[in-house]
Amino acid sequence: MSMSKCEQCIIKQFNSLKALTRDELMRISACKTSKTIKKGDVIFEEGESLNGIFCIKDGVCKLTKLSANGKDQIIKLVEKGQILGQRSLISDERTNLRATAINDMELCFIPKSEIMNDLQKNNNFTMDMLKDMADDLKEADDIIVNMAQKSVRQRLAEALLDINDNFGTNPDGTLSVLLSREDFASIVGTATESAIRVLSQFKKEGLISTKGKHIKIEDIEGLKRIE
Amino acid sequence: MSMSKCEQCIIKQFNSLKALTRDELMRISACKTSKTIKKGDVIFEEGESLNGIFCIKDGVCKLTKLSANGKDQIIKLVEKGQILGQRSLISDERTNLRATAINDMELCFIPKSEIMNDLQKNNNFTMDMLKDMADDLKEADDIIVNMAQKSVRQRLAEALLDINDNFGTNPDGTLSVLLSREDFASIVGTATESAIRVLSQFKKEGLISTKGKHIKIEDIEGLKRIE
DNA sequence: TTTAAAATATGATATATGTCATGTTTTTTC
DNA sequence: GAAAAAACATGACATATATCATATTTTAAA
Repeated sequence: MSMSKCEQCIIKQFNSLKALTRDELMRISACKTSKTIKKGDVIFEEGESLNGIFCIKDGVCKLTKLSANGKDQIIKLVEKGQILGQRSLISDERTNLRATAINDMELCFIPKSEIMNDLQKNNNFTMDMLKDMADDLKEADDIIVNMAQKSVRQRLAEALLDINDNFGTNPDGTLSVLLSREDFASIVGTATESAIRVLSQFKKEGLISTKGKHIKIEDIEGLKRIE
Repeated sequence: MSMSKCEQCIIKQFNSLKALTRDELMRISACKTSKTIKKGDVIFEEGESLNGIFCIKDGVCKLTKLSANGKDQIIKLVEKGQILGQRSLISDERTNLRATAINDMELCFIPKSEIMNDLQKNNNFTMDMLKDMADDLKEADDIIVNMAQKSVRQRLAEALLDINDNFGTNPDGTLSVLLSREDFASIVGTATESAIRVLSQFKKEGLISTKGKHIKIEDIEGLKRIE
């Protein structure tokens, strides 16, 4: 149980919770629980019945879905400031995705009853949630088109650029989100060996450099030019 | 301009508009406009700025997105009872998809100001919209996984089953939504020739039969078994 | 009806990607 | 720091799908 208060938490600025009143935040603060998740740990399983939502205080996780052939597909990377589990809460369904920590994380868990109550009473909060969901849907549409129409090479180049844009880099210029080659394969929807091959190719072409699994983008324009 | 009244329209049962009060529906009825759209006509273009939403009174349309390589990707088929354009209205953005009539359609156009006003004031309406959006998002997640992990053959079999389930059949057993081979290719994200080849193969295997472009599913279980 | 245009069909071939095998490097564990 | 495990890398080959060419059939237009 954390001592920190939601109404003072900077994180809330970045998600729908910002639409809540001071009173509502204080009520949430009183019933929330904090938890630490280690890299690789599962936050919730696909098909699990969630009793609330998670607000990510620190760290990054991946949302994956198991396909019929047994491979995990990464649908989205979610980072500090964003919330998890809202879709299943709103639809009152079991989760359709699994959430797994990419690095060590700090989460706050807010019980369903509290969120549903706020959604019922605070229309600004509902509208904010709706806007976020609309954004997610638009993003999903883009992913569908990319999956359907672009080559693995193009998708991987875009994935690198996306991660660079959305999560930034370490002081040494390497991508701050550290993903395995298997993760990259799972983002672009290809075999791990294919992802490895394409990354090796990018390296040969001077578009990226690698030290171990750390990747540094060396030529942003070059990656953008891959069509 | 149509004489029919929203508050008496059966269509509203099937979408978020059912959450509106009688008063709200009467106000909408007073400012809505009806229009007829011919098969093949574009309802709105990708990147267009919409001034309201469309409620589909009759007919089916496709939502497509143009990919970098110049091919259209069908993201979703939308039918009688559903609404169009809500995503861009809520995000206050230009549309990210084009809507094209698959057959002759009847639409009601409801101005933005009216919808935004109702969203502001009627929380049930907002919640309903949110639930619909959450459902759409879940569906999109499934499509992403299918695109990434399944073969053209599997995706096409699923597309046929989906259309059968969601839109039903004519008295003679053929699928009631009449799509060109190019449309099928655009749904599963493949070349038109590939879609044609797979459909021919299904025909040889006795899974479907065709008369012209009319397709009849002959063996539902067989199609489901394609893995 | 005749003609033109569009859609469907199919073959031949090229290409991208998947799969399996195997070796090397990196990371983890004791 | 050594041993074990995991991740990465790359070759060889199989397979799915795209592309191009060219019929054939269906639909639309004159």
